[in-house]
Amino acid sequence: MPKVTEAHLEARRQQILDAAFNCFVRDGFHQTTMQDICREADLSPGAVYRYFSSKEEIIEASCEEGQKQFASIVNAEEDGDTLQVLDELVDVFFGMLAQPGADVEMRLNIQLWGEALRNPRIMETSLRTRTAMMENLKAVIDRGQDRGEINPGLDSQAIAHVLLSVYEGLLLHKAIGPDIDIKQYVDVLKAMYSGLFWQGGKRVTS
Amino acid sequence: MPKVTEAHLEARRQQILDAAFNCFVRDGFHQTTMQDICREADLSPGAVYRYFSSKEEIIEASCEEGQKQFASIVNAEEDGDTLQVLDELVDVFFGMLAQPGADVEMRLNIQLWGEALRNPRIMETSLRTRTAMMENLKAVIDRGQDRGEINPGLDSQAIAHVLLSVYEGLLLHKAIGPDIDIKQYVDVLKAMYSGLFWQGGKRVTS
Amino acid sequence: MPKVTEAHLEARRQQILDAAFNCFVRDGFHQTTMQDICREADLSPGAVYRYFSSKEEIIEASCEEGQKQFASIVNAEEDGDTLQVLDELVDVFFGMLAQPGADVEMRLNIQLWGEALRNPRIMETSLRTRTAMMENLKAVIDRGQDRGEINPGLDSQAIAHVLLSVYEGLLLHKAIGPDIDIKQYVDVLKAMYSGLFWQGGKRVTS
Amino acid sequence: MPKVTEAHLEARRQQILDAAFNCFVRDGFHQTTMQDICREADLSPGAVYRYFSSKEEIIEASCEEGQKQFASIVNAEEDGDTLQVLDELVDVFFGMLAQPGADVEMRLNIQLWGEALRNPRIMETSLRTRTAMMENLKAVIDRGQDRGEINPGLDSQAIAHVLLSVYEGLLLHKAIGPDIDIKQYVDVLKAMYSGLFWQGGKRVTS
DNA sequence: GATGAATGAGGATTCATTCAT
DNA sequence: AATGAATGAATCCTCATTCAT
Repeated sequence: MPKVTEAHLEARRQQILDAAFNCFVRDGFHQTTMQDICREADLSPGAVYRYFSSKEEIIEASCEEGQKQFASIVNAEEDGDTLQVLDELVDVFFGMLAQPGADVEMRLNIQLWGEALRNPRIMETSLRTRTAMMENLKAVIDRGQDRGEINPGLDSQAIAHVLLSVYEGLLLHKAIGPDIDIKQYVDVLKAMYSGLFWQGGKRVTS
Repeated sequence: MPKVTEAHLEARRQQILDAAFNCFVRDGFHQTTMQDICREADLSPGAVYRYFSSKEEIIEASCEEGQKQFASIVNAEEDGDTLQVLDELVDVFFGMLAQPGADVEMRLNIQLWGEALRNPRIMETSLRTRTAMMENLKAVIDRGQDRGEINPGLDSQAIAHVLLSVYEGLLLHKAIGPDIDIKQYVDVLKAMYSGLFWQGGKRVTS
Repeated sequence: MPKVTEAHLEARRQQILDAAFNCFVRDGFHQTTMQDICREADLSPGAVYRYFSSKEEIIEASCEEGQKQFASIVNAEEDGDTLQVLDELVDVFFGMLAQPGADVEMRLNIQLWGEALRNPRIMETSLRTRTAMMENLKAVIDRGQDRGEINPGLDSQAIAHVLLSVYEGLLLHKAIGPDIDIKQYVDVLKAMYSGLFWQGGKRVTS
Repeated sequence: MPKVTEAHLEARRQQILDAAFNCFVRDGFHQTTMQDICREADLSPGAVYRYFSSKEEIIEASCEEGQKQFASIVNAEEDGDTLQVLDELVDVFFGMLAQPGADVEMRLNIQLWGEALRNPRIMETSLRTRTAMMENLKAVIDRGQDRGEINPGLDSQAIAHVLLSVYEGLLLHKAIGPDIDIKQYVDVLKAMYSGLFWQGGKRVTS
């Protein structure tokens, strides 16, 4: 009874996803062949197709994986003023981009964007993740506006949008552009969103 | 005797590029077949191969085209204070995104990013365009800092980076995300970079 | 200690054959996969391969099964006149085709014919069955000729051939053609072989 | 302008069909690979797929071809008594089976039957051909009954059915069985359908 | 005896590219 | 210059069969 454990099955699945991830990051979704994935996973085609019913499915699963990290948005602390909360969020998120190994995730994300344009399923995943982040950010902004810290004349949703854009824009620049000093980038960003606060500008850049 | 004028050749080339552009926007670089392009261009494969020696070459040329518009950065006016200059730049650029037909360009750009990751030639084109924009922006910032308008403690290059990121981030959101009100987005952005100016915050949002 | 009884083994074998039969009838020999058979038999591939060493072998066994019924040719009674004997044979055989459930056997038979064309083993099985029937029929005819009932100028082997052809032709028509009224068909057939008898034609159709 | 002639295109199509026909007769529809067909046709896969969009389509076209000959049913002469007309029909049709080269058509037909069981398109083709023959035969029988030559107590449709069955049964026997003397077979058949006529039996076998 | 995960050769089909006309 | 038929390597996927457990 070689009834393989559930854990083993899951491990195999992950093994394939990891292999695929590597291939996708290196060659792109459509330059990667199933043989590439098999080779990287050290598995036969038949074995791979036991866990995924098509290459498309692997791409989708890989995209979902690639977005997991972003979904793990830190639940902002209740207390502390909004500027502090934002600073913490920014430090955490932009810090992630600076970590070694982050670039592969970034590369996958960039490809994912292109894929989302014509794969509704990936589009949906992408939207869901992005929406979740937006809502968290917006909640922080809304609180700041309620407390009278942030200019209430600005649309909180739009603020969240801009902040997320900056993040994804940097992600793109990091992956595609030349070396970037994230520290300085973050300093600028912080100075910028100070402009949203009533007494913005009085902060000294660290 | 040059049977066919130079202009004719160029026109044919453009005809192919236009067709390819449409296909790429619709289906992506690697989902598009040469047959698709031929059909769209109403030309035979043989004809297409007379003007481009490979599909790769068409992709590269299409990417170059797709970036042309961005390269046409407005040469900022010398006079006027820096805040004004930035506002104008922002209005022009973000206004472009709001124009009808802008979405196809956006879609191509997003795909282009993914392609740049593994095609050095496209990467180079992309970098060149981005660098040109960066330098123009940086020049504006530098002048603002020289004039004492902008906080000199912030790295001008980093500021340019953030501004460009916001732009590309929005481009992504427009193409991939739900409907966005660019007007509100721009308001926020303007409020934010006010934070970079010494008397930032005193501006009233329009 | 024979853990498993001979009967059990035979039962398993039959279980597989039954499953295969169903699959073959539904999808044809070559459209049916081993997995299909395993699923239908509710057995694992390993188990199936314990009883049959290849798919080919299952096909052959299934064909043999499918012909068993035909091999069970009624041993014609000695007494009674030949016309009576033939009528009985015809009633029995053509009656089988009218029974519910006969169509699956028919479908298998038709496929079997195609398979016989390139599988010598199946060809042999098929021939053996057909030959056995032919010989029984021929014996009846021969007796009829000896008794002076049937025109001796006709080749008894050829008569048997025609009768068998009619049977297999009807089998084909039943399976592939539109609904057929077997009763009327049999009436015609009986009227026809009356033509072989010296006083053929004087019989009234029932 | 290598605008190839229409005739050339049709010739290519036929070339592929001929090759496929040979393969199918030799190995069966599903044992034959596209590579087999390509090799036999001396064409590349790409070329073959220019004329047929799938293997399935080739099978269907081949089946249609295989039935063409049967569709060419002789239009029975108006005059002459019915027995004569039938005799002529029988001579023509059964004569076809005796011709050299007839066996490949027969082999294809037998496979076609199996295929029709699960391919509705082939089933339809097969039915149409068979129906056409049936109608022609039935018309002859009907006339015979109107003239009082044939026993009106028998269903003319059923008579046609039996005659067609005999034909297809013999076709099967020729292809699958041992050598058959068609001459003797036809003699028997003629003697048999004499039984349908009022004065059946008075004919002397030739 | 049984399981079912794994194998890997093989199959249908596609598509960038060529070249005779 | 242009055509489009032809090429054939490469791709995704299947499935008969094996074997460690």
